Amino acid sequence: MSRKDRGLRGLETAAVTLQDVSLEAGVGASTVSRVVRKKGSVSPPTRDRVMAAIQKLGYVPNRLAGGLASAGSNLVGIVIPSLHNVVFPDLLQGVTRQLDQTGHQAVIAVTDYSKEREEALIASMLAWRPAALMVVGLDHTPGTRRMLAASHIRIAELLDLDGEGIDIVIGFSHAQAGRESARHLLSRGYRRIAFIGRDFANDTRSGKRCEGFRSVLRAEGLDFVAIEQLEGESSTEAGRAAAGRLIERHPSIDAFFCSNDDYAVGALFHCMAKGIAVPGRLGIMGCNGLDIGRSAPLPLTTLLTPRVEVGEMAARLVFAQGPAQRVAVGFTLVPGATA
Amino acid sequence: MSRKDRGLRGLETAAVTLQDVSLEAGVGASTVSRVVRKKGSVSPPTRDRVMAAIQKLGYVPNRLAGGLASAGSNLVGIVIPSLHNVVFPDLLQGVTRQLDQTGHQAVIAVTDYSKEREEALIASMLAWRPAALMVVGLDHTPGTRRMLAASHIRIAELLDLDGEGIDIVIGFSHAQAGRESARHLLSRGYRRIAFIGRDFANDTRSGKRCEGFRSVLRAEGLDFVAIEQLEGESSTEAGRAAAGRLIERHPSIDAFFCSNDDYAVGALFHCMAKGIAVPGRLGIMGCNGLDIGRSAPLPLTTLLTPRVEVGEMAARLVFAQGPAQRVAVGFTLVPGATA
DNA sequence: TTGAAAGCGCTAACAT
DNA sequence: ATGTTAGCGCTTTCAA
Repeated sequence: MSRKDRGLRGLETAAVTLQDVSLEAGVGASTVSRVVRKKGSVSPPTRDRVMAAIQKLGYVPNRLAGGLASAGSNLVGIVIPSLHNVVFPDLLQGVTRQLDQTGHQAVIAVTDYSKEREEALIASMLAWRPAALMVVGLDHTPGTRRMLAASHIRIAELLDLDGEGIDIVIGFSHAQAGRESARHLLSRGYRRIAFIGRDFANDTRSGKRCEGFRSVLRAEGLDFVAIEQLEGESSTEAGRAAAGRLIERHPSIDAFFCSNDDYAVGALFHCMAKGIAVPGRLGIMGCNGLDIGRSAPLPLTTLLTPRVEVGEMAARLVFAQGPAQRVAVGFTLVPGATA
Repeated sequence: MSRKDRGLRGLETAAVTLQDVSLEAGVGASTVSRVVRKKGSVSPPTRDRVMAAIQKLGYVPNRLAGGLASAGSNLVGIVIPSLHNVVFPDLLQGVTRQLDQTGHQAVIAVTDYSKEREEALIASMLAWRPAALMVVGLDHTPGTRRMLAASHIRIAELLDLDGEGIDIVIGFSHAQAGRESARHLLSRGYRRIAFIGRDFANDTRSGKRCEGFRSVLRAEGLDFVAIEQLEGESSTEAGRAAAGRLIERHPSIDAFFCSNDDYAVGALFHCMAKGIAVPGRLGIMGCNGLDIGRSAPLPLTTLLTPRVEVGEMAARLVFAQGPAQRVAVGFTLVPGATA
């Protein structure tokens, strides 16, 4: 028996340890460790014996022990608001694609747009001593900011630029996105515009786009005809319903500015079903250029945001040496056929 | 100095340990441990002193150490093929909602539909000694099956029922789903049907639905007019393009059976744009009832699958005592307006 | 190139 | 109710 407490019966199949492998291979523990981590020099014959023992025993290294001993893990935490908005899967794809290159592993947590849940999840991630942590946006509870600042690991805050960051910030200005959207709709002659978006309390970036848009309207002596804040996961169904409600309450509306493409496609579906002419009678503009918007019967006018690239860049920068920094990425207004 | 090697300068801010807290609070280490884990009894005054010390020092427990000492973590691994198909975010939502109740934390990994990547990811997860592991489907590499069987933790295989499982299996038969879809389309009078789905090599469940459908066709002396296997993330755009190609090559096609709603909506968009009458000239049927299908101008005929529920059930069953088991969940054919 | 030994920070008996 | 003492399985000097 290789471990004292393994008992007399071969039945007690406790996990195979590095110790077991070293005994089987007739080498020291550190040699096995070197082989497993491909670090330090090991003679080819020794390596072969160790590999054979690993195979034979079906050894799986215990990273809890490894991380503890080496004071760190290959984990990278990434905390996002939702998985039901393609923006975030896209972001994750960029992150993991890049992380794979460096042998890191992403650990994903979802806040459901709750700042309190975000704080709890980040505390929980930090307990795993990740190599770096990524979060979405710049707006956090004071407790979250304190934890992140005190964590002694690289922190990347993604997809926003309106506010103070803690360490690395990669994103664009949602206020500016809102302003450009406003200028586009105004230039197309729309004047009685309504906003459809997530509730600002939880989705602050939605609120920033709304405010940016509004500032341009006000400069023209205008304002939103209505602002509809939706709770729950964004969806075409919710957008469709909201569009219906708004048109009923404010028949004079001549355009919708939607805080994402799901809502915008929903609004478009409402108009198609009701026979409302788009973009003639009513203009629709989305944000975050989703696949669905591009292939809709009427391609959606929207704002294309580079979230895969933001993810990749984040995964690169958190492991680059260097001071805190802000990286501004661009976005593109894509004129479709709906506004 | 609480730790020998902390050095002379207060600058060396190594992470605060439980030891530090116990010294600060003037109690033993295990007392702090009890307070942190809310386990065992601690007198209110002592608890307060410890809490104060934790606050003051900004202590974050190290779970690497905790897990190592207690031989196990509160992590639950969950390995899914993709995040770009709403089915999987839905599944995750069910899982995490339930896991939250029990203080467990989901660790998500994405295979991009590659069985080899799945094997590598599972090996990597197992190294973290998760409390349980969930995977999608029943088709894995021999290496994966071996690892899972040898892991000594509960394994749940989700969203499939056609094949042998390792431990817990929760899902429905994709072959049956295909057969019911076929009977529906045939009952509506469609005879020249084409299949649009992901490539079977990677998405075996797509293949099973196709084969199930086909078996019914053959019983009627029919077969698919064409089978289009798409690679890459499923999307409306891909579905739209595929529909266009198929109609061009096989003008006699009178219906599409799509392996998911994204493709089906894409096909619908193609028809709307080209003025092809749906469901008169062409029928369209999807699978996996997405939001987008319900709110489309023409509600999609589709198969509704209970993936949130499967996720919840999985998170419950992996922590229930009991033998291996198979749970069959139902699915519902939702007749929309497209077939 | 290899091995021995000392922890990493915590939990889990076991005392008290 | 609280403290003491062994480890958990690995990595990492440091010798050999």
